[in-house]
Amino acid sequence: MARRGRVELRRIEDRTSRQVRFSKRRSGLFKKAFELAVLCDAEVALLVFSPAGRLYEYASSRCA
Amino acid sequence: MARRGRVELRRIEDRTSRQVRFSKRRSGLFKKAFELAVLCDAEVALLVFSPAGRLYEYASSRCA
DNA sequence: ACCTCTATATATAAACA
DNA sequence: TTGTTTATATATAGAGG
Repeated sequence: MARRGRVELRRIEDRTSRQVRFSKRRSGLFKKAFELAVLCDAEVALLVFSPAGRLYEYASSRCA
Repeated sequence: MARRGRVELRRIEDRTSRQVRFSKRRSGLFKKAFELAVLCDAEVALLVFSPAGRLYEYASSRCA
């Protein structure tokens, strides 16, 4: 089977694979953003638009 | 020695450790943001303020 | 502040349920 | 599509330079 875990750094051509990758990596990215804010007392804002145009966002809030 | 690689999800009390952690995790986060944009054809904006108030930013740009 | 090392933890690609 | 599995890749904590 194909080697797992590794990826070339370029646009994923297959639409379905790209959508699946997007969902998984988006989750990971938001988690990392949250951890950076909490662990390091930083303020973080993250905006992501999917290729389909859907918006996902996160903002740490010290003042809320 | 203490166990490596693991971390509790709360503010790091030691100032120096927190700054070191911040630098490392900030690098990782920006890399992940870039990869998401490239691999998945997404638009990503990321803003981070360090505890010292310094700004770090990234924005993918499909239209630039 | 910034590097290297490396053990360990975490993320994740592909397959499949 | 949404989740699980599992092999592999990547991130990173802590120590040291």
